[in-house]
Amino acid sequence: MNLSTRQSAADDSVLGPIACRSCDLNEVCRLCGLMAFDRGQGRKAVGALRAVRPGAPLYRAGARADALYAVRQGMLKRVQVSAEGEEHILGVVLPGDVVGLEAFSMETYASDVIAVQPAICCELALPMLGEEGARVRELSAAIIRLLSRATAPGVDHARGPVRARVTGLLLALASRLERRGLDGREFSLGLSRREIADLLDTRIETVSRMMQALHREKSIRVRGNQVSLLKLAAGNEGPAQDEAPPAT
Amino acid sequence: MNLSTRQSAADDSVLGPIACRSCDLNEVCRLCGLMAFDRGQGRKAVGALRAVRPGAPLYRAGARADALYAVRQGMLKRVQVSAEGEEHILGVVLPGDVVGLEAFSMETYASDVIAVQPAICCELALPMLGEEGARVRELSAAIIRLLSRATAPGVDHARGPVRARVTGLLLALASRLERRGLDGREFSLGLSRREIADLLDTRIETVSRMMQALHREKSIRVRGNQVSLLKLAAGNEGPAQDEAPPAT
DNA sequence: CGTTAATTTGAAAATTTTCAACGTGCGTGG
DNA sequence: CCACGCACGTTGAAAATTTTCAAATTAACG
Repeated sequence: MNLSTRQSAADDSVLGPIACRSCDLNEVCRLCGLMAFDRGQGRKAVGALRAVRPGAPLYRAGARADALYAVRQGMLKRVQVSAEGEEHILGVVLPGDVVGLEAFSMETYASDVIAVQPAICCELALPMLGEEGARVRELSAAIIRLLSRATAPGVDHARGPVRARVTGLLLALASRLERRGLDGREFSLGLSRREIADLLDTRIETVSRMMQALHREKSIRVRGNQVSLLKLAAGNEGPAQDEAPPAT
Repeated sequence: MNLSTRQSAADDSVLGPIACRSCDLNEVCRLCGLMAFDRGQGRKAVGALRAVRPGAPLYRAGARADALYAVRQGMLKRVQVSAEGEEHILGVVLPGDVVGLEAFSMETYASDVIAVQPAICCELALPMLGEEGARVRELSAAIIRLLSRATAPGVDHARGPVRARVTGLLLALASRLERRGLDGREFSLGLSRREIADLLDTRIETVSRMMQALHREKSIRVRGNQVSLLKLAAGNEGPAQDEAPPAT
């Protein structure tokens, strides 16, 4: 089966695949002599491709951390499982994102990364990076740039009233998708209501109500996990509307 | 005046100085041939020392980013000024912390860093790092480790009811101070109520009330900006108290 | 000292959580 | 094939928390 198969137009359409060109790992990959998919979809020597099916982990917290992963297709979630067994969603991982950056400083991964859509990830083994680093002078610098960019505070940080946090999440996802050349106007949330609530530090019922409210006022369209952004903007004032202007 | 002057026992006692040994930048410094303060307080070739007085910036967002800074003494805040002129507190910078990591990937700094206590910072010029990097093989690896650690999500992320966010902040500060060999049981908040409220995504009045509540129930002691942690623990249940248990 | 900024406090309004119930979709087993 | 159980999402209404608005105190500073 062809990796570059176009996504179906159906509801469960999977994100990507994206072009290597728009991947955070691109520069590092190039310097390692790993290039793929860009011209004529002719694949050369890519590290390794990992297909991860929904619900399955790309890796788990505590597992030996010896590789980075760049997401080429699909969607995953980063999950922190606390000592008491409660799981917290740390964020969503989209095509072009790189996970496993802690591998450079820790023996083991710090969180689970689990697919929420069929995902395909490029694996970059650390030992290989080490070898190449000894050869290619520029490689260290590229890795340093990658990490330096990753230290920037994520846009996901929930702030303000729940309504703003929900719209903020949706707009952040849309923005991230478009940055990768994907469609940010319509996509699947991937996360369940429970997980969204956790991510936004609120309750499942509140998320549900807020999404329904946005739906009712036609800012978004919600059908299950699929959302379309209709007239959603950052400063969306919101619920100030007299729905029924009844002349008597 | 002697840099290793001990802090006075007064209210405004300044944090640190800490030992180079417990600084995040230590490994990088050593590989650059910069060592100071550790044995016999004999200072060798340190990059440069920057003294920053309260209210003054170590650097500003938009300024040319050509140096890292490690905090040796005092306390600073990272401040993001939005396009609309509203300022948001991103976090507190304590002795041993390193700021300016975005310098590796951006032309200019991404946020202001402003002292809230008299601070002394070690400056590490990027050009110098570049030169040394060409010589010392291990240096790149050390920088990569530094950055990789910095990608770990900060403990500061406010979650749950305000009470938990306040105690979480206090405990996080205490924990970070102790990690550096400083006193985590009593310290100055550095930030104003307004800034704390901003950091915790709540209102100034709510922060005030919560701190007073914690004070009243003797979990902490608050005197202005100085706080002492008395019996504050992570799972501090809190306000569930029937003040009057009448035995009728 | 007088004045201004920062913090605290009170009380009503608004938001969010909690508790409960209901509906739907889906897989299992009768 | 259909009933059942179950996870998930939605909805309603009361309780709790948080915000807002106002005012009183306190701290800071020239």
